[in-house]
Amino acid sequence: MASPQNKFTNGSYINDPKYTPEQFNNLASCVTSILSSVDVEIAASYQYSNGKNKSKEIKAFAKLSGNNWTYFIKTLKVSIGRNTDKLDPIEGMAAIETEPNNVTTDLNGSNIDLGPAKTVSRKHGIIEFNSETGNWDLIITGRNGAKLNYKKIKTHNLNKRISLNCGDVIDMGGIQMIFILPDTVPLINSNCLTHFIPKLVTIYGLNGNNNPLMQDLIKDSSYVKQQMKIGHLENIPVLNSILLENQRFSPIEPSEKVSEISNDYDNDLDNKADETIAIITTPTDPVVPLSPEYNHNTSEYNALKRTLPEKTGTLPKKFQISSISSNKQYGAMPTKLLESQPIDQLVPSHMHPVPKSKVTNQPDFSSQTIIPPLQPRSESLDNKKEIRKEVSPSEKDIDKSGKVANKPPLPYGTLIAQAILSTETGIISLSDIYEFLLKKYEYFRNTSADWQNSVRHTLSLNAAFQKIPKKKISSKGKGMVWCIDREYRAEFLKKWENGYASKTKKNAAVDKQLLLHMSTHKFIPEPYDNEIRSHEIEKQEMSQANGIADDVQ
DNA sequence: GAATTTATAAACATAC
DNA sequence: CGTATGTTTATAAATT
Repeated sequence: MASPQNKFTNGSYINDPKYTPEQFNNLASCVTSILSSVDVEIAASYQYSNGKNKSKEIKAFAKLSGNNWTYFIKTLKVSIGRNTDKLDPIEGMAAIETEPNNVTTDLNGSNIDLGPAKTVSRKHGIIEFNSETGNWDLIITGRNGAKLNYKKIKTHNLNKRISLNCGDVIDMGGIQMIFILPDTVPLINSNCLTHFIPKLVTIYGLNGNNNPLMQDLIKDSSYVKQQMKIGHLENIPVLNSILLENQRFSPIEPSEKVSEISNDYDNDLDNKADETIAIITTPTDPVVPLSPEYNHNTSEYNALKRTLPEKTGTLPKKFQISSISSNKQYGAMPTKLLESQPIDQLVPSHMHPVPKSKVTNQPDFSSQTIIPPLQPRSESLDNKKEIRKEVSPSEKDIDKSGKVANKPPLPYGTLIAQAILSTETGIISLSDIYEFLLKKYEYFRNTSADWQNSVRHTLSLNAAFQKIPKKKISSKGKGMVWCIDREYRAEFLKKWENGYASKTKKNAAVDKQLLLHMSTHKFIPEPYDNEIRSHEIEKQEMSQANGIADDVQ
């Protein structure tokens, strides 16, 4: 995934390459620690308490963090609300306690219980992956409404999909949660920053947890400017202790409207997140506000620093970039995401995942592989304002209500894999691939057949695809038929088992579709029966034994 | 900034 | 011959 900083097109801070992804992540972590909640302990904060997150690395599509809890999204749909089945909060908690943290999985997606907060509806909202857009959407269903980045969601938008961006802050009944995608630089909405700056200053000090980005945000904030003007800055340390105690229940209201902290964000980033698979590192240390003393590299602070898995060395650089351990310079916030990988977005019908964790022996879900949704390749660029890099011609014809469908922002390898995996057998003919694509994507219907040349080209070039004679299969017609290469499949599964499938760099196009398929189906069809196997052998021996007059059914 | 992937175009090759 | 399938080679653009 590209370095995030290049993808932000808005706002002076996010545009400034001098800020690193770690700094943005650290900011998000700090923000997470100051999110407000309600004055009763909610189930989620018990169930998904940061203190329970023992594993160092967790793979998930995304995560939703509250003040002191973190829910790893491992299903394509998560409902959020108050679980009234557990009338007795204590009892409910007890029941949940026996489950490994965050491993909730059921066919319909999991649920985040914000009860017993009465301000939360039973079915307050849903966070669901949108296969059409490749983004995660928030759908508010509760009558009590909700806020997104401190802005109340208008009633006419209730029950509608609202695209979420990494770093968005959701508020349901006074419980704030931040949505984070792996391998995506989180951007805190400017409107939110206005509210958070005072608290951040209070908790992390004027030096912003030693994070240059936060320091600048603080320095430029109208809040600090105003405080300085009235000579209140020196009181900040004092306010600290007071606010530290209350911050959880009473968010500080920004003294005024904000400033130029950053401009509209609406546009933000998106592109930033390419597809991703995520491996989210769990905070070994709870995402709890650190006291001011921890702002510096004190020994205690250092002790809190999480250690990266030993595999770090082999992890792709992205991993290192976003890992916390790399933040030696500033504070120690927890939580961070590591690595990520692409996954694909459109997965047709089977969007009902159940990522049963792949498992891993770790009792407490440390590593399970999941798949992350993908984000449109460069399509998202279109709505970004200054997208300087002219979109490639192929994406030019963006429809935008114009009716002209866009070219799906997915590589051909992914599209073909989709076609293959759309079958029961994992075997498909070229013509059926065409058919699949024509049916699924309007774009292909409205354009010349040049894309078919590309499909064929990809098939013969990409090692992930294997051609086998139809005859070997009980398929009518002549010619060949395509499937996922047996060896490729085996290697992919091996990676999956080891939790590295999501880290694949080569042939990410096919892998992301396989990953998605695994998460939703738990297996990849294996069309290699003895006959086919024998065919492969024949192929090898074929050299001398003249062609095997295949077909001719 | 280099290496790798992808996308496109197109010439060829083969089977039917 | 013509069409559908595949393979290859080139080249440019996008991504990692």
